Amino acid sequence: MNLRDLRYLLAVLEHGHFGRAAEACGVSQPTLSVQLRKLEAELGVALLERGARGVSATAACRRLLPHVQAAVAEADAIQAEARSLRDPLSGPFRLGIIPTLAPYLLPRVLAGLRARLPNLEIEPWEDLTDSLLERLRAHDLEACVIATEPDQPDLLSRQLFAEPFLAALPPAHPLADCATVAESELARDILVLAEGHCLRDQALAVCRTAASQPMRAMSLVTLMHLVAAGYGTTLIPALAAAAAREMGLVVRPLALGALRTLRLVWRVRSPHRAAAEAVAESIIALVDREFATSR
Amino acid sequence: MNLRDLRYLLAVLEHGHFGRAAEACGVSQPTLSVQLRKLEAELGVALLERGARGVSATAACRRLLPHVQAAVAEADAIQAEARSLRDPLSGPFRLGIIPTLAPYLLPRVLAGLRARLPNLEIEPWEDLTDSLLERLRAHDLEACVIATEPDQPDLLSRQLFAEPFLAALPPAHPLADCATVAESELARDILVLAEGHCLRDQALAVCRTAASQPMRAMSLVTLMHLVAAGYGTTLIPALAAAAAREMGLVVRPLALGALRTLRLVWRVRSPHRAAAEAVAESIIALVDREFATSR
DNA sequence: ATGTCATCATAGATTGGCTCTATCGGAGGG
DNA sequence: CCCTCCGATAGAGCCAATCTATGATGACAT
Repeated sequence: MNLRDLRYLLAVLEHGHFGRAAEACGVSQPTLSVQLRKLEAELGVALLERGARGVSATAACRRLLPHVQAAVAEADAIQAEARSLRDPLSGPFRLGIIPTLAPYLLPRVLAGLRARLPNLEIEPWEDLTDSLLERLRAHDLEACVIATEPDQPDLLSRQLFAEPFLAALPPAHPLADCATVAESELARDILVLAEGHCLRDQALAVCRTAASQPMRAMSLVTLMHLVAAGYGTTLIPALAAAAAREMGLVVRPLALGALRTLRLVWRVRSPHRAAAEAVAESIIALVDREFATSR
Repeated sequence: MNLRDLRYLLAVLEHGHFGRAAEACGVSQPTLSVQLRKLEAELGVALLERGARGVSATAACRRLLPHVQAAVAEADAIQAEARSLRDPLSGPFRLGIIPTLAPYLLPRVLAGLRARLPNLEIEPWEDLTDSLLERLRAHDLEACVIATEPDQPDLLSRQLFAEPFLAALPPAHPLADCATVAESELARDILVLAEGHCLRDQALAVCRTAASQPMRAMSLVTLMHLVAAGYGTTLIPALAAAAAREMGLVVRPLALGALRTLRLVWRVRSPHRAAAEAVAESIIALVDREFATSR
């Protein structure tokens, strides 16, 4: 069976006339005669009642008609949808982002991304680095933003910006009065995120210490609440500084100015690389220059 | 655009592999390569991401997929409907049956069904009620026999026969000497099937008790073996009585005579409704009247 | 009645595209 | 670094859709 023949059938039913239907289809009248006879033979059912004065549908044809129309309509829908997807910078784009970045980066860039890439439907997906890379390789994400450098050869990445780490302290903390905080001082009572967060490893590396606290904070917000409640100090990425200050924390630069580098990662042969690169460029352009050293 | 190419696309997506998809379609691998490249060119959209280890759908493809599936499904519906218009009582007929009924009902009726409906190619499919109904609605089955009443408005059903429940006991059991077994007595050490079997729920309801045993019996045969080995008693449907006796069990009627009602279920607008009704009539006529109260 | 018109069916030639076999090229894995 | 797997490409062959030209049939009018 062929979509073309189904269209022929619909045309003949619509016009009630082989000749005019053929004209509407842009083919000759014998073509319709032959093809529709073949269709009837293939289905084993008479579809058309050929009268001397025009053509009408048989009862069987009326029974099939809804499916015929639906099939043709779906085919048309495929073409219509494809037309709107033809632009490489359009269509759904599932973007993974690590949890220590997502809530602070997305509000700053989402509106701008929509403005710059109006046909790209960005669907953010928040998860830990390993899960993101797994999903990326399983084609469940088109790209993701992470703070480490993926060394898999099937992935490409583009540096977005560098984000300094800052010390977050309770106001009453002795270090709160210093203009900058020494990493070794911060290490004394630092609280870090649960395993799996790259920020955990990076914070411990910056402070050259190991985790000791018994708690298991799954989000930066939790961690900052703990600090605000006086349970210790922590190290936050710069984009989270505003949120930390709003929670009453004191935020100070680190003495040695450690930072993390955010990258956009995608599959090396992804058909969405053009969109990924456009997303990367847009994010670079949109992120506040206050702290960010782009590229 | 061509329905055939859409089927090729679905096959490649399903198998994730051009070679195997080609085999499934009955064509050569280059055919799929060429045709799908053409389809992509025609739509102006990359549909497949060809990796070294298999093929997957692009985001655009995922967007188009529902329409592709719908178009192919409608084409199949046309053929199915045409076939049923040609001869409603012919063609493949996938018949789902619950596991507590299939091995006892099928031997009694299959030959008779073939004799009464020689052009209907009945393909039995055994599964739990929920899976059967799911498959029925997904057009993977034409009808199914279950022991509960489906309340979905897109399904129709026809009562087949009522099947009494019977107590199955080890010969040495105290209740084995009674002419009838009281449900409350049976409840004391009743063994029931695993979750998902409607017979499990019905047995527990009949005995007004809750399951307590640690074992997880996936078939009536297993259950009867356990009873034969003296682990307890159980409740079986009447058609399984002969099998139970052959395993050395004692079978007794229940005091209150509980029973289950078997029904044939099909989709309300199925092109196979005539065949389904003929199957129902035939089963009713064929089932042994010994215990069955046919409508 | 019979010619005429309208309409669909048929015949034979042509063309285009689908499919095949054979082979290439590239990417991973050992 | 070689080997294997898998998709892409090339070129030939064949089938089917289409065209033009013509036939067949029934309605209608004179």
